[in-house]
Amino acid sequence: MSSQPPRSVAANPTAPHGSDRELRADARRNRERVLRTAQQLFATEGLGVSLDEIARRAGVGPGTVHRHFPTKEALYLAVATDQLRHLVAEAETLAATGDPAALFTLLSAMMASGAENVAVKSALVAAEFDLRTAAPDVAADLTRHVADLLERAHAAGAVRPDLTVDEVMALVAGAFAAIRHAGAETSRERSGHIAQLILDGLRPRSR
Amino acid sequence: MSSQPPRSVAANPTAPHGSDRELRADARRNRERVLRTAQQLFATEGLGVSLDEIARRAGVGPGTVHRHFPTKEALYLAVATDQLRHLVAEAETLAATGDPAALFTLLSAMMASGAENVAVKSALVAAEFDLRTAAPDVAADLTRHVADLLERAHAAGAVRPDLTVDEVMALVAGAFAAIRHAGAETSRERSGHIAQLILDGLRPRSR
Amino acid sequence: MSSQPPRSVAANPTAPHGSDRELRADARRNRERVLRTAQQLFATEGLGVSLDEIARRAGVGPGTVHRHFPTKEALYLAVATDQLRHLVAEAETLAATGDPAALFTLLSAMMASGAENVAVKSALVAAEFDLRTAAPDVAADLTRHVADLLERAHAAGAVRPDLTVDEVMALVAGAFAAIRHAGAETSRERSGHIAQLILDGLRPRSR
Amino acid sequence: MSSQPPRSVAANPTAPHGSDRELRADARRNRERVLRTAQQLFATEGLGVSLDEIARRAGVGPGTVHRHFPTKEALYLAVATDQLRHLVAEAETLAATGDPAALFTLLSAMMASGAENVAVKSALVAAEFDLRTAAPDVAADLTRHVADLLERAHAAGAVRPDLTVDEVMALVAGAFAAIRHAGAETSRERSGHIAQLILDGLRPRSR
DNA sequence: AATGAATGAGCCTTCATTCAT
DNA sequence: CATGAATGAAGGCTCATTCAT
Repeated sequence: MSSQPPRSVAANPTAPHGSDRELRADARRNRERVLRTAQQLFATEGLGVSLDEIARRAGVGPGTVHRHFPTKEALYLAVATDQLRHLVAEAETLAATGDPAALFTLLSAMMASGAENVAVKSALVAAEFDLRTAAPDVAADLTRHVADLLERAHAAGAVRPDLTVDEVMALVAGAFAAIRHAGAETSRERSGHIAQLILDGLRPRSR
Repeated sequence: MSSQPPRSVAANPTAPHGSDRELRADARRNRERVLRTAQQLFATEGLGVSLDEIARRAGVGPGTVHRHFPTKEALYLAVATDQLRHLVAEAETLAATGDPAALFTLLSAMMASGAENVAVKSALVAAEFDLRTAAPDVAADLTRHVADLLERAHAAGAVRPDLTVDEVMALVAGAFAAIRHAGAETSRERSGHIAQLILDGLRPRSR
Repeated sequence: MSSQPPRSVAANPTAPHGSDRELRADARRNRERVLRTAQQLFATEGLGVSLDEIARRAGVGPGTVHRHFPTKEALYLAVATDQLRHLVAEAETLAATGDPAALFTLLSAMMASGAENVAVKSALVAAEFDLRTAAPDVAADLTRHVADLLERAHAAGAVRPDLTVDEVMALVAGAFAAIRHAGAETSRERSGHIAQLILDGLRPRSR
Repeated sequence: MSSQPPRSVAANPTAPHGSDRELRADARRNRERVLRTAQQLFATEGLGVSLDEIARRAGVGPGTVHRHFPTKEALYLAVATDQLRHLVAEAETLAATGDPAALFTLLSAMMASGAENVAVKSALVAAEFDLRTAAPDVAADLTRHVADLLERAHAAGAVRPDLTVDEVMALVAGAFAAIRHAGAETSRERSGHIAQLILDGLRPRSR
């Protein structure tokens, strides 16, 4: 109703004067801060962390968390979809290249991102729960892109003929778990190796 | 091996004096009942189930649960190690055969058991947390057996030369996650296929 | 409709300088709007409604509510006294008529207004709490007027000789409760009957 | 339902040995304590009191309150129905006398009890909310008894011919409010007078 | 040894109030 | 002066754990 952006009296709201742009950006900043903190804590401590803890670590009051994410699930969801969106973006870029091996590139990226960026890890681990039902659009987007790439790879004979999208997605989840299991302290190199082992399983049984 | 003197294989576990009274016996029975119930509930509902719920479903009072498992973590641990012990036993059997492909047989069994027996699933998912630190003996037992089999497989050229025990263990965890991700309703066949994909990645790159 | 276009009715209500700017006028309007909204919500939802809800429904920000009514109790008080003032006005009018039955007319009006105007209902129900201590002047005004009318009625023998002002006031409150108890959906006619029953109790025991 | 007195294995549960009866009566005692405390606090402070406060004043932990009354509403309901039951009992007794004026006796008793026993006051004030929908049986019981007495009074010409049960009930609620409005400190005598005023309104308009 | 009532810390959430813009 | 974000103190409720019976 009266919720329109202020658009107060005078000029453009995005650049009031030359230097400071602290408009209502403080809200945005807090939201971001909470999101990031939650990402980290979910990743390192599991979904069990209390919202109060998140608030404390983010340097805001519990109420602020609530304003932005009215429910714990909402926060968790926001974290997860945020992560997924990055992957979707990457998938889109790769799809544009037309490379038949793009599937592997994407999967590598996904696994690697999962290995390095703990947040993605947690996001997808959590995803087992209900991401597909809770944020169907984003999840479906990702699946669709992977499906495209898989089809292309199939056409080029770059993957085993028996290999479905669902399996690919499942294996990505598996890769996360495997990498995670290997230990948080695992070097990038070792993580890469594990990913490689899984990816190799997707290749056509040579001869 | 583990904690209590379980009064293992040999003699009769339940006959203190001639006419076996229900004295220690029902205690044992209760413990077993709680353990089994916990296994199921952990598997189907996650680690979030309350001890009261477990007690209720097991048909005992909350206090009884506590007598046997003084802490929730203790219960969870008992469930997990119980599962692991089965795998260790299987590993021992397989090791005795001397088959170079025994590694694959074991891994298949592990993954399959994870796929079918929800309890194992949860046990090992949970294992990501701290099983290796909490019950180092059993976990180490299993790892050692796998290491043996891996070595033998290496010697026979049945696996990629670059493949460490830790990676194998990680991949098992990954397989669980992948199978789980594919959905609880997934058919045994599909689960098997996913496991196959992962196992294939362990084979030597042909030629 | 909503927020901005103040530019009140016709002339200048406060006219500081010649050309009346939109300065005090919209503040007045906002205050009024909040007051009215609060009246309604208190009546329909009870005193439990949150200030944010009131603000939202009034089309203003929470801060605005606070500027006008620094405390929730202040708002509630404002609502209540506002209602009372109407009754006081009516009492004054009636007092001027000199009619010995004016007391009954006033009481009927009070009860009827309570029955129809949910806002008054809530105001006086709430009044049980602390209106007499919180806004003593207005409450005292009303009481004084009622006392006058009562005295006149006594003189004319129109009411039981034993009947004090406090009792009359209490019975009005009782009538509200009774009518309310009978149900919000109660017809005006039935409400009137209940009021009648109570008023009849005030008449002298006929012979 | 399962609310029968324990009636455990052996003998009478109320007097195990001569003196102390501390059986599992501690639960019963706690329940009672909470109920009584809630009654008092609801009456004096309103329904707004926090469960923690009630627990504290009852000398138990918050969890204990919850065990007995899983919800705040459940507690409030228990308090209210408890009060109503007393009135129902009294109504039954009076109905047995066959006195045509029994209606007045009962109403007097109800109003008086409301005046003295703050708990009843609060119970019936609260009753405006949803007692009739929340505990329909008890409320209906009371209404039925009142209806019986009213019918009898009608037959005897002891009340105005136009007077329905609903009105009677509404007026009782009104009487509570009136008495309460007159002030908590009001003497029994004055309370009685107010009740009398209302009751007199129910009598047939003489001639 | 089992029971189940009691405990109490902690969780998620709400909301009156304050404050930067 | 209005706005709406932030605050932070409760509130109701849960549950692992302890303790009297």
